[in-house]
Amino acid sequence: MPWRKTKDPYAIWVSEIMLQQTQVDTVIPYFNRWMHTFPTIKKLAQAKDEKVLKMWEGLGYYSRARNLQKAAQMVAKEHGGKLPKDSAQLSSLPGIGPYSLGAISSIAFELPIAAVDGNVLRVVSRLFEIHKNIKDKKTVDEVREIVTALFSDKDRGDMTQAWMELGATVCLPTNPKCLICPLQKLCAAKKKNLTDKLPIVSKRPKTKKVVTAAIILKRENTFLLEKRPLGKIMGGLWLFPTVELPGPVNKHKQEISALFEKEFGIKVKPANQLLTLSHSYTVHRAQLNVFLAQGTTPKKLHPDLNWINESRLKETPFPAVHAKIIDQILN
DNA sequence: GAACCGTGGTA
DNA sequence: TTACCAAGGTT
Repeated sequence: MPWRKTKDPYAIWVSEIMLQQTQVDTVIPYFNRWMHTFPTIKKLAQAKDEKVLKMWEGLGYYSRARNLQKAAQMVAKEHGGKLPKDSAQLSSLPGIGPYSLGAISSIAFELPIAAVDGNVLRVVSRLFEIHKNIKDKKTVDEVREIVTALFSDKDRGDMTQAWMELGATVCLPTNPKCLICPLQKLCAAKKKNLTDKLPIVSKRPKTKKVVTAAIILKRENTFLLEKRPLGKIMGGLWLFPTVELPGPVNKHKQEISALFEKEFGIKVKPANQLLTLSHSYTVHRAQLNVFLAQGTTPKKLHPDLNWINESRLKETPFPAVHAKIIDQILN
């Protein structure tokens, strides 16, 4: 992992934010490109927000990118561009919660502050046989105290990474590799054959199914795109104008035109279906259907809509699915 | 406490 | 296809 080859607190910070709910293999190319594009906190602070989002394109949870830049601007202004070691100051930065505070503090500054992520929760709940819901904030606090108490006088960063790596490579959610686990003889769950029962995780709510339709409207060398308002879903990113359907696209095909007129004031006739994609994200399971539009330009353009020249698409940030559509159009 | 916020991989 | 998971944070 490239962020292990540096002691630059900024690089470690970036890696920890990217790694939130995101796997290592996914993060590596993004991290390398990011550090090349924004090598310092000051560069990130001064960058255009659209370029920041473009570098994050496809990683998901885009508020992480927006918060990272906002925090960089705060650090540039209030701390001379140097990430503060003080816990209260670190925690006050947007995007740095309890986990990231511990990870940055221990790995970048060698401070004995624990980083409790999903891996650590799993390892510790098995090791000490904690029969409590690990999604519960009180349980997380309890685990954090345990891990904090186990810090040695040195190598705090290595210890943090060891806890997480043990969970990621050995103490797996299903079929843990207890036979090669260095804590095998100490593990309460292993001793009592409870590794299948621990940790206890509450079920999360069922994912909703959301069906949307997007329209590709092209005029000469420009595409009609919707810029998502900041603060709303996909804030700051650009999409093909998209509407939500009340149900499966096959049953609601006729309503699409009216929905686009109502939402954006554009009259379009979704004629032949160009392509259909589907993608999923945490709460929704969205099925995106993209249509080739025949239609007229609206007289008065919706405030979120803009005609974007083809040549600018490579600088325009899209969510992953729309980025793939752009890819198909350009190639 | 619960809902929300993306994406890709896997069983 | 569905469900769940992965180095979480904010509202």
